[in-house]
Amino acid sequence: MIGTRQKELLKEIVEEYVKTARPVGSKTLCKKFKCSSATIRNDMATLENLGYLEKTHISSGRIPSEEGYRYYVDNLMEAKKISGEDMLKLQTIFNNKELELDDAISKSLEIISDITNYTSVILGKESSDNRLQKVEVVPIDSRQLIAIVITDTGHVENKSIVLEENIPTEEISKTTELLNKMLIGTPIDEVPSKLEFEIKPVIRNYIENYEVVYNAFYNALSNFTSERDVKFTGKTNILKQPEFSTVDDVKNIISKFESKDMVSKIEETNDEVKVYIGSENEIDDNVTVVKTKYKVGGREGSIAIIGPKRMEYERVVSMLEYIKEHIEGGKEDKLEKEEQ
Amino acid sequence: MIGTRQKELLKEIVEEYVKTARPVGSKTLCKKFKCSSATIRNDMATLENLGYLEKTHISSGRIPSEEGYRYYVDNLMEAKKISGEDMLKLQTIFNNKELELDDAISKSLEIISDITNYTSVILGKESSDNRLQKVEVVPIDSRQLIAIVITDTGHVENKSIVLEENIPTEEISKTTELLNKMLIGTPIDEVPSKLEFEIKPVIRNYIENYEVVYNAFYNALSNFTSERDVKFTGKTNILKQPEFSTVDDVKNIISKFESKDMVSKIEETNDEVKVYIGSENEIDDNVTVVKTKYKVGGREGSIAIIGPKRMEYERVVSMLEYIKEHIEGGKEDKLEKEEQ
DNA sequence: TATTAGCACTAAGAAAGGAAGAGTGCTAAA
DNA sequence: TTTAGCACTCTTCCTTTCTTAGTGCTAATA
Repeated sequence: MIGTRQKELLKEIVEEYVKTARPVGSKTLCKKFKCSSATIRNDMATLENLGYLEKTHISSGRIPSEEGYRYYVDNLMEAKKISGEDMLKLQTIFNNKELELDDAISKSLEIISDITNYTSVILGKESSDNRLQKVEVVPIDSRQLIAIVITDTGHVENKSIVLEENIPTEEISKTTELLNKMLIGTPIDEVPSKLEFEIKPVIRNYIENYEVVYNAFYNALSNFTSERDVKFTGKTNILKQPEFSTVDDVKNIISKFESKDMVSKIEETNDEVKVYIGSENEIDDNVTVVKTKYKVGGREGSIAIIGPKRMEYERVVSMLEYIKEHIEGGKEDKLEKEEQ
Repeated sequence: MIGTRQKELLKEIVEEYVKTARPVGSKTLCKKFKCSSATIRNDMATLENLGYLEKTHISSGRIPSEEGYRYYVDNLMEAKKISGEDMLKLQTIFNNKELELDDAISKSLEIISDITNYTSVILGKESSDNRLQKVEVVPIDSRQLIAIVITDTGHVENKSIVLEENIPTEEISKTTELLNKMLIGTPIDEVPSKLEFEIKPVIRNYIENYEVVYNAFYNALSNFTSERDVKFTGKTNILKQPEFSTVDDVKNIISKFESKDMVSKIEETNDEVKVYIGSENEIDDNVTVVKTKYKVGGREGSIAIIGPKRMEYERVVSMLEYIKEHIEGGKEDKLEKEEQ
């Protein structure tokens, strides 16, 4: 079992290492713990046996292992303890009620990236329970149409429709009218099934060449909402961290950032602020990812901060918690006010 | 003046250095020129005096200077000489008449990036002479509208409009109707002035609270087309080049790529394929940028290939020329066919 | 029993030296 | 104009040495 002083010691070592990026030696901690280096060394050895500390070589100081960081995050750090200075910076954003939600989120992540030198990512999309407000179809030429879909939160998306054969304009406008009649108010993720099971049977009776028309519209409307906004802030910040000191490290992490499945690895399903240290995340063993999900006012998505494992956990977690609370809480206040 | 053998020599040195990335020594070129290393050395010294060659240190072989590359590009390389293999790869794309223009361009740049290991960028936008086809306005709530603008080439853009005070629905739809009547067929870059000088005076007579409405619409419609598509292919490719062998080099070039004004530095105003070597380009002294402008079928923009100064100039220039010719020529053929 | 002093030991990192190799410039001869 | 020859220069790689910051272990101490 881990003793009280040992816990304190682990906490101190993590924080010291986070600050300096150098292995922590026993002497450094003497004053703090008012005991000799030998005592510290004994405790360090215990913590190493428990798997919380590592050495870079046989006679080096200690650095936290992945388990060490994990223990720190779970048991030692004081989350929710956002510093006054950090809070102040974020407050200026959330006090500005003019700001749109998306802008507020990106501005606050810009601040985090700026003051921490980590990389942050916002992954956003339309909430899947937003409802379809209007379908508009504009002809471009005899075979090409543009379908525009608008949701009740004001999100607009458009798709080009290519018809396999010429269809009279009236057929198109009849279909559009029908779609509007039957689809308005439908949550967008239910649109495909409603098309298939409710609209298709009806269209069949109204429209001459219904298969061509139906297929074209189905393709356009069912792939809606597949696109996601992704915004990186400070993509190169993480390169400033001393852990990326060799060319290969840098190339490696950059190519991970650029890779196609990066986006899917940012998504967070959990509702709290979660910390994924090293091998716990799918991006790279050398980084820590702090993520959370948000959902408010027709928008939902994930926010992630990516930094070295040697990360200022307390700071990042507490700032992310603060942001999450304020975008979800704060913006609901705002919506209520507007409704009055 | 530069003699014939010296030209040959410079050409050979550029090409050898491009291939190997190591300074070229006099011995290497003996067989090729059927003379002794001393002769080569004399000529090299001349070329160095003329500013076309450099040494990395006093007893090293020679590498081309920026002027050397420039001379090579202007006088020595055989452009238009695309290799059969490269041509074949590009042909498969341009023969595929199914492909949309944008896709054809990005596919061909993917190929270039793949086979050369350089980075390519496409900067595209709607042509400024495209014409407005339709304006649609959808209300979201009492104060918020979505304006959707469609051009004759099927490009759609939308902007949210926030009204400063409540405006009756009829006023909005009257305005929309008016806009459609007066703006259809207007080239999009003429929309702002037409709003100001033709629409504003008319609106004044029809609409109660015309200033609020006019301002809201003006903001929405005049900032249209400001957004540009940017697509990088192989952003990390250039890191594979041996010139980026130190961490600082890599970090430096990456941060240039990420910087905000990168996009503006890609734009090419010249109609030919142009080569910007080292300090000639604004991105970074250590890279060469090969750029060209294209304009076809409602789209226009620039294409750029970014690689080390030690670039396969002949290959890149000839491939880019081939692509430019084919997207502009080829797609016009296609358009004509479709019109028949 | 927990702490401490002392000491032998280890690895990293920086500095210095040396040898090999690739290439040059210059001189003088062909 | 070309070439052979030679002294010279730098880079690169390898080895050695020294310093330093740290360790583990043992034995003494509170």
